[in-house]
Amino acid sequence: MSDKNPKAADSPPDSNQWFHELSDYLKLNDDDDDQWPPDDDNLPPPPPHPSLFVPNTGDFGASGSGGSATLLRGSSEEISGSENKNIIRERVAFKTKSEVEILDDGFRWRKYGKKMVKNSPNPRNYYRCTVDGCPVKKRVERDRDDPTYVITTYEGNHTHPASY
DNA sequence: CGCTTTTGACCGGCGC
DNA sequence: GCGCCGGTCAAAAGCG
Repeated sequence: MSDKNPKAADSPPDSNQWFHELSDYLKLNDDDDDQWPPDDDNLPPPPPHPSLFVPNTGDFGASGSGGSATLLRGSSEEISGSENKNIIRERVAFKTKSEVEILDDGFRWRKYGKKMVKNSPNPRNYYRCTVDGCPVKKRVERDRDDPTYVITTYEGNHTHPASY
């Protein structure tokens, strides 16, 4: 490929740290989408709603979304800005088989940015919950090896019930 | 009318 | 010190 890779695979293994590059994580487990590494340190919190990935509005039917969501990894990172305030940001990465990245998980999202990642020929979309008080952010990116797969990364907890 | 979306530019952090 | 990347915000336009 023409694109040069200034960054060879030399990234030090972050055992407990969330993978800085999502692609890195995918590369380590690109062959298994049904199984995840032993998360004995932290169990992935309740995922959004795998079943919500399908049923619903006719919009979905036309998209032909598969409906199979695979949890890549769940990590609870505690950001201690103050000694008293411990903000736990839950990160949940999902690999969903879908042709469109606009999967409706039951919440409303407003796209606030699009960026091209060097590790992927596809752009990365940044979504944020439109609900007031919902610091939840969603990152959507297409798989580099499987364009038919969409990587959805949720960050934060919804503080309000789903819109639907 | 309201809301959403799109692009660009900007900033910070980190690495070497 | 400089470069690079990622991430976010802003403004504007279009659409329902």
